[in-house]
Amino acid sequence: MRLDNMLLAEGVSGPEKGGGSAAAAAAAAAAGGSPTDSSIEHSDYRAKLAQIRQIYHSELEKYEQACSEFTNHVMNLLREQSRTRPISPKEIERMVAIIHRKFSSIQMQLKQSTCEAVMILRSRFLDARRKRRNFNKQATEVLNEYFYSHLSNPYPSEEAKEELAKKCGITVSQVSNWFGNKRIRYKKNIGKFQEEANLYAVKTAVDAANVSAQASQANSPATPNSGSPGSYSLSHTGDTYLGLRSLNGEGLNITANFKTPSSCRMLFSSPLMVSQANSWQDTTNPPSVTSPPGPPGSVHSDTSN
DNA sequence: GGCGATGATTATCC
DNA sequence: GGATAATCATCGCC
Repeated sequence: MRLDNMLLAEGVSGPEKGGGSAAAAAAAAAAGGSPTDSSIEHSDYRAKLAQIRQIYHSELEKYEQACSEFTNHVMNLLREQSRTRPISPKEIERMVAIIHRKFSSIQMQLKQSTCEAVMILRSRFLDARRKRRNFNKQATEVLNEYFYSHLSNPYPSEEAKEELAKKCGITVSQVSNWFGNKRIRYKKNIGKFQEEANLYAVKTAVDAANVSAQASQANSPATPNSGSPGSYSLSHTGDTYLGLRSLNGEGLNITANFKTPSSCRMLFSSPLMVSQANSWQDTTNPPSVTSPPGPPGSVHSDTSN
């Protein structure tokens, strides 16, 4: 019964309605691929399913034919035998039932192997979900910029995700995946991401500095130090902006000093980034940003010297 | 071909 | 339901 239901659901048995196109469509939707890709896979899936369906029906027909032929044959034999010995209708019925049982068990095997074939086809089709393309450089940059400028809380809201998805030309769930992966990988190996973090921090800081310069030219004394982030766009309201403020507060000239990754490392070996990383959800030990293996509080002992 | 990077999936937790 | 962690599978560089 379950086999019957499954074959029906997959569009193998029952009336033909596009050969399980609903299942294929669902799988294609889950795949999240481009419309062209999914339609190619979709038609491929349908073609193979149609093939299975055809084989199933032709085999089923053969079995049914064989069953009725064999039943007739046995009936004839019984009729012939009835000349020599009395055969009750009940005995005939019993024989027919036995034959039908045998054939239905064969049919069951057919259904089972058809189901297996469909499952294999389906799993192969669904495996296409794992096919992936790397995001383009611009998309990765946008995501990284957001991530590093919100390092203290890299959990974009739904709206932010939608915005990022739009900017990057990817789906919201891809954005979620990306942030999920990024958070984990960053947390696992902060040392490795340090340089990248600094680069993006610098990038954002420089952008912010430019914006601020423009703003101060246009408006007068409204600098970031004034404590009024209102003039910054969303992408500059994050932690890097705070970093810029603190750096400015110490009288550092950002644009002059951020020339090489190592100098970036020096400048950002500040409590700022540690606090950023530490303030994530307390599920794991907070990572020490600038000197990963070091004890807590040793973050200033950068290392390269 | 090996290997690291990376996007996607799955199990599990809260 | 969203986040994490582990894992898978593919990409892309060498």
